[in-house]
Amino acid sequence: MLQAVTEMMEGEGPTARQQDVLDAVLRLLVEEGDRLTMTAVARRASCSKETLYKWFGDRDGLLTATVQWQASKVRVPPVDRKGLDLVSLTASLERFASDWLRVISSDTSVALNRVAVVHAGSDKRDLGAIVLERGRFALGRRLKPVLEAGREAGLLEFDDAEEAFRTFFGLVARDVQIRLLLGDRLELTDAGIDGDAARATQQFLALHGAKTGPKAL
Amino acid sequence: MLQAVTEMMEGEGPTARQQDVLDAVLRLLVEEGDRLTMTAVARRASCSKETLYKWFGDRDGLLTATVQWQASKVRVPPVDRKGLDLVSLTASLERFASDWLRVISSDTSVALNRVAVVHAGSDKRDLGAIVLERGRFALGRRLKPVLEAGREAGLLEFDDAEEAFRTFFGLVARDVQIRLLLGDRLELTDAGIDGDAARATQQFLALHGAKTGPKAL
DNA sequence: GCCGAACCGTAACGTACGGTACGGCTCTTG
DNA sequence: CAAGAGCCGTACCGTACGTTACGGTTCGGC
Repeated sequence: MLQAVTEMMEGEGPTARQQDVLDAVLRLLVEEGDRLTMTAVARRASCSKETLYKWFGDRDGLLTATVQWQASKVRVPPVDRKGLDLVSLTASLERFASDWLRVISSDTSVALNRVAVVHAGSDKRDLGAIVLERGRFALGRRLKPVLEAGREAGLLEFDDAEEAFRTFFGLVARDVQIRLLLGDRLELTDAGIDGDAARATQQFLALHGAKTGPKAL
Repeated sequence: MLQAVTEMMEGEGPTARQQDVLDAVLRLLVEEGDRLTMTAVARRASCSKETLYKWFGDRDGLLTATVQWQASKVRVPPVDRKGLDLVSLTASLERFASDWLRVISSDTSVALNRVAVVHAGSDKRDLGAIVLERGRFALGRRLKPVLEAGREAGLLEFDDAEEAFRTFFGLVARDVQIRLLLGDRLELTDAGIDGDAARATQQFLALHGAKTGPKAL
């Protein structure tokens, strides 16, 4: 088992065939939640259970690989910090907000967060840590430079970028994630998401926007 | 089974002995997460499995009764809407915020939310619905009259009380709940909670406080 | 064409756990 | 004190599922 786990742990990502398997797990996870069985995975992915164990070690390894696989799929366009004005800053923030809302309201994200939450409840805290790291914290790492650039440009005012980010996070996510995780039917239309993103951004600017206008102009 | 479930469903709450059992479940839930077994419950509560099934029907019934029992324990002092001024409104909001932060960061709440989340992932959506109803939505029902009273008194400005509440909710909770659910060690001291409550309240007032001062004075 | 490696499909194993049955103890009621 | 109800402790049953084992098939390299 141990030597099997390492087969995927280090080195490059999964092979094409392995990616197919992980995508099957993802789909099954959305349908079945965390009660998916290894047998069901093998059947859905048209592979043998022996192969699953050989590749991923055990059930936890399979789930971990799946979470990482999904996380690796979200590509992030870096934000250019040049020529920042209020318009482009607003656009960036709205973009972040709507992207984030779309992510956390997707079936895949909800399913993945569910298994990560239940996993975090047991001794195995891995999945929760990964989801947190690739979700909430990755977002913070991406957004904070934008906020700091906004401060540099005299558009924003705040002491602590982390705290400012958490405020933005709260204004964007509000009760959406917990409601979805708890099974609330929450229909988010594209228009609704864009509207929420705009509202959250305006609220954030109302709280942290510079009162004095741009510093250097 | 069906007739057994009804033994607790309707009528008054659980007996003293049953409350002891449910408290044992609560403690076990905090320690073990959702992998607690009926045998473990019986042992911890010093009762027989036969009794568990007689009282609660099945495992789900036991968990449901536990969630409801915990929910019934949070008593809510109603807020008086008389003589509302900015000071008392601020105090009320801070009170709500710190209470809520204390609730969602408690071991019990985290454990309960975890089982509700995993339950919401399966066909049984009951637990998730209950937690949502007794948590997020109950808070909204309690807070909205306060917000509306604040608007009546000319202290707050907003169009939709539900939207205003969700903003407040986001400012208070931010990333706390999802981080705790995903297993992040997040030490919240009493002082920190009070500080967060005050900050969230000030931010909310900055967004929705009346610009023109109290209406009638 | 032959060999070994990789993999598929399936059968088999072991175990953990939900749920049930039962013997014995205690306590109430008449 | 007798009878019965309620409950504890434990043994038991059935099943679902993680994990392993194995025979058969495909495929790349010699």
